[in-house]
Order: sequence, then C-alpha cells, then structure tokens
Amino acid sequence: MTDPGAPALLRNLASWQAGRVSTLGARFTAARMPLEARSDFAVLATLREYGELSQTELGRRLGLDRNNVNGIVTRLENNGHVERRTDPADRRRNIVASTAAGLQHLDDLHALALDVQNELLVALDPDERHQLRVLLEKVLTSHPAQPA
Amino acid sequence: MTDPGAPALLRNLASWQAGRVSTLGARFTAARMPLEARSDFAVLATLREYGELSQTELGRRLGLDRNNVNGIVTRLENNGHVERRTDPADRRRNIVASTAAGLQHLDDLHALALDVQNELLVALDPDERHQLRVLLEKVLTSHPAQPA
DNA sequence: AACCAATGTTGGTCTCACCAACGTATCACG
DNA sequence: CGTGATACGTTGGTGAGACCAACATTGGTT
Repeated sequence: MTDPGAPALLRNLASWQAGRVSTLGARFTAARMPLEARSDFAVLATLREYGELSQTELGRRLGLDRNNVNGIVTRLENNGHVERRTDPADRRRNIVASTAAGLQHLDDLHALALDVQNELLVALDPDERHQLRVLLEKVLTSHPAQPA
Repeated sequence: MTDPGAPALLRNLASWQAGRVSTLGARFTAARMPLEARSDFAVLATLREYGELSQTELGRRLGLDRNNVNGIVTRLENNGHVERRTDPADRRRNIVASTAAGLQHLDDLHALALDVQNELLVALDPDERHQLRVLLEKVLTSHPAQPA
C-alpha cells in the first residue's frame, strides 16, 4: 500500500520483515550507544538472571556460538564488567561472573534498550505489543537455540 | 519458561526477538540455497512488481543503501538475471531490468522462500501467522525506509 | 557560467554467524 | 589403568550486510 514500499512478495515473508525490524532496532540502538553494547547487554542480563555460567552455557542460552561469546566476555572483562575464573570442579570451564560495575552497566543499558523499544514500536498500542511479543516468543521457543 | 532459555530482559525486547527470528530465517535459508540469494530475491521481486527501476530507487524501496545495491545488481547482471543500461532521460541513472531468466529465478527462489517460511513458523496456525504479518507490517510502515 | 544535488562506483570499517583447527581437560569403557 | 571420545576455550578466517567517506559524471538552479 505504501507507494515507495517493498513488494508484496517480501512483505509476506516473516523472515524478511523480522530482518528489517531487527535492522531498525540496531539503527536506533546505534543512535544511543555503541552497537557492541547489545551483546554486552545480552550477556550481563543472562548472568543476572541465571547467576554465574560458563561461556558455552552462555552461548547456549543466548543462541550465540562459543567463538563470539569468547570475544564478548573478553571485552566485558577488559571493561571490568565481568570476571573470569576457571571452574575448580571442571577446569575446562571458565566461570563468568558479573561484577558490581557490570550490574550497574546492565541497568544503564536496560534503560536505553527500553527507549529503543518504545521508538521501534511507536505504532503499536500496549495490546499489540503484547501480541507481537507472544507471537515472536512462540516462534522462538519452537526452535532449539542450537549454537553452542 | 524454557529452562535453557534467554533471560526475561531479552525475551521482552521485540528488537532482540526479531533479530533471533531473522537469524533463524537465514539459517533455514542457507540450508536450501546460497545465502546471497536472499538479496537477489528481494531485488528481482521489486523489479517484477514495480517494473524497471534505478539502483537508488531499488535501495529506497528495499531499505538497502546504494553501495550494497550496486553489488547485488552486479551479481545479478553477471548471472544474466538482470540487465543494466543507462537511462537516456537522465544519464546518471542505471536502469535495471529483469530478464526472462531473472523472472524464472525469482519463481524458483520464491518457492524456496515459502518453504523456509513454513519451517520458521511451524508453531503458528494460519490466524497467528496473519497477525504476526500484520503487526510487523505496522511496525515497518511507521518508520521511513531511510537508506538510499 | 558557477554552484549545488543526485547517481553510481570504489574502498574501507564493524557486527555477527559460521567453519576449521588446536591444546587442555574430563569422562567412559574396556 | 590406560586409551579414546568428548567438551571447552581460544585463535584465525570467511562471508553477508549495515554503514561512512570520497570521487567523477551528470543534471538542475540561479
């Protein structure tokens, strides 16, 4: 309907639509903070909700693969937001734990993320936002979060 | 709710959910065709629906920026799916037109895209799929597709 | 004629998903 | 107990895609 819009073939593909929404989210995010803060936020949020975890476990829960988790954790460690120590019970594992500064950083990022969220979903009323959240969640939980 | 799942903070962010769905779509796509076929599909679909367009116009309608459009069109041209000629009315513009082979290629890709769609949305019944499509569309049309 | 804007093009950065390989550590099993 | 399979972290590399910057050509304006 929108004259300068995408063709119907694309507008009917959820995969394409989701990609565009995701890109818009990234764009709005970048306007407020460095882009890499998104993965920082994901890892810190996971640690706060589940407690200390190994890197592989982090990846499993977030759907990131372990190569990338490594880089994110290293960055967080360098910034003092996270601590890494080897698990005494299984010395292959690195236990990743959030620091006080990390929790603070998480709160800051969370506030910005909610701003982005509001900007992204302006067109939806609270009911529609809830529906969207539920539908996307349904799609996600129906697929195993494979990478490890 | 899913024990080995993402934290609530992320599951409540539409931007994050959309990104994950998009990644899943890309993964399912890659299982059926080369990944780059996605942009080929987008461009060919746009040409079929709107007719011949300049590269900038293509980017405007798809939300791609003109640098990337250039690469995609070049690839399509090398594969014989598209023809490029300079607009006689405005010799700055390249008019991009689909070839017969391009239209055929579009049909092939469309069939594969629908397969991906079905795999991605298994968890949703037809009604829910429609709702999801409408909600995402609403989000997208509320934001100008800026890059040019 | 002089200036500004649009277009295509090239080249480069950054995030992120992925693949491959390696060393260390653990575990299961014969 | 030893041996082989497996898991984990780490490094290095590929490729798509969103960006930014710069340039030459062309068109429009004044």
